[in-house]
Amino acid sequence: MSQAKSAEPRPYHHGDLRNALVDAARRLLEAEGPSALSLRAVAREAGVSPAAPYHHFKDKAELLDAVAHEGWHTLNTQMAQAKSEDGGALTGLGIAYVCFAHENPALYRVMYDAVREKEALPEDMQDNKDSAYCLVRDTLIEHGADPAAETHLELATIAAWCGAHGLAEMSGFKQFQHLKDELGGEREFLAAVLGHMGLFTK
Amino acid sequence: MSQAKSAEPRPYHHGDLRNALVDAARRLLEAEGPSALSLRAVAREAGVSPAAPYHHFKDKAELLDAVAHEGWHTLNTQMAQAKSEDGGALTGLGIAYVCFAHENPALYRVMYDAVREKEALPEDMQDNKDSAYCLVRDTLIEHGADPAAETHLELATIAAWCGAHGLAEMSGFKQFQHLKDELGGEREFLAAVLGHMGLFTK
DNA sequence: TGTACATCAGTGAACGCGCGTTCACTGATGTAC
DNA sequence: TGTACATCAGTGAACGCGCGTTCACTGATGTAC
Repeated sequence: MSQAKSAEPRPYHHGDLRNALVDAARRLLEAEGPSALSLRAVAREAGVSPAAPYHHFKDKAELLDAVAHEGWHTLNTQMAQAKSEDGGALTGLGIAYVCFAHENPALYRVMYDAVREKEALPEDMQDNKDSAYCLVRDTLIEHGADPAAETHLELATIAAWCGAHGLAEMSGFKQFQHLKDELGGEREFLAAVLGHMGLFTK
Repeated sequence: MSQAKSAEPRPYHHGDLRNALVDAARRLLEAEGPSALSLRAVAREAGVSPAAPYHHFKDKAELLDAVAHEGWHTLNTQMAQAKSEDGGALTGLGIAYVCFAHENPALYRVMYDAVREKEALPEDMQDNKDSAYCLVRDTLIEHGADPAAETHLELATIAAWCGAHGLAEMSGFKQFQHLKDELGGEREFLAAVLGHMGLFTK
């Protein structure tokens, strides 16, 4: 959580402070939660004065945007990987989505806080071929959806996304523990809930 | 947003400050958003000194809990009403849920912030016969689910809740506007997305 | 019915805190000649 | 190759702010006799 300061005494010019700040923010986020993510704390974690970030970000919001952006990028990557490892079933993608949220709970919140504020999906979700959104849409097509029925396809993709997001936010609830026990594990529970959404059953 | 202070000059003892504080919090919340919801601001809005709330709540968290609690109660009420007005289709309940979230966005966030922190559904959701949760479960039974298959029933209820929550958080996104136009309105869009979740189709 | 007194529910001033941001500055780097 | 100078990317101190909470207090209320 705190920087190795005694080691190499870091030259006056950092070299890559922008990225170092985003990394520091992520470290802080997972160690202390979203409420600990102040500009000053990030600078502190990166071992730099509170004014230094202003040479790389207009203000705090711009730093948070950069953190969120990296989060979406990581999510895209992880889901693409899940797809390739898993034979490409939609349920596998849903589980990968939920797992990302569980492994990076604070980051996931920052990502959605940004999204909620803008009232929009992150930048290029619908255009970028490699985005999680397009991955889901493509998967629906592979499993039989008509690629020409654009409205239908978009609605289905949204439905899947909504279900996965809801599950990501709720699957950790205490009240559901007995179901995980009964079904034999976390993944089985997730698959079962997704299964009940219809959409996800192959 | 601010209190009528010049009118009746309020007696020294308020009489029902606890409720007045919760109301003030809700007013503030919808007027200024969740980030404006400080203990001091709530006291200010209620026309009372910053120390006064401490006679009614242990600390800020306890006040927020009370606000969230009222939110869940309102949600329960509104969904029960939707059920009685609507013939009781599951889709109608889903839409009512989303509408509540849209009409009270800041309150909805406070409700979920509390829930996330506790990692649990609100207090009596699963036990209280009149809760939204039980309403959804009962509706599933009415539409053919086997009341004896408890696990199945619970999974389906969770799935429905996840879908509705996801939709509540996302249906306002700019990117979906064209779908609302195309389908003829907000409600039609919501119904269509819910429909794609399988579960909700009657 | 009147009075003494305990309790309740307010006040307002103060505490220490961490925050986002700005400022004048300075050390390091890169470029033109 | 050396030097003058502009630019870049840091520093550290300071700003004003609103926050949650505590404190000694006081006005109002209710109860026992």
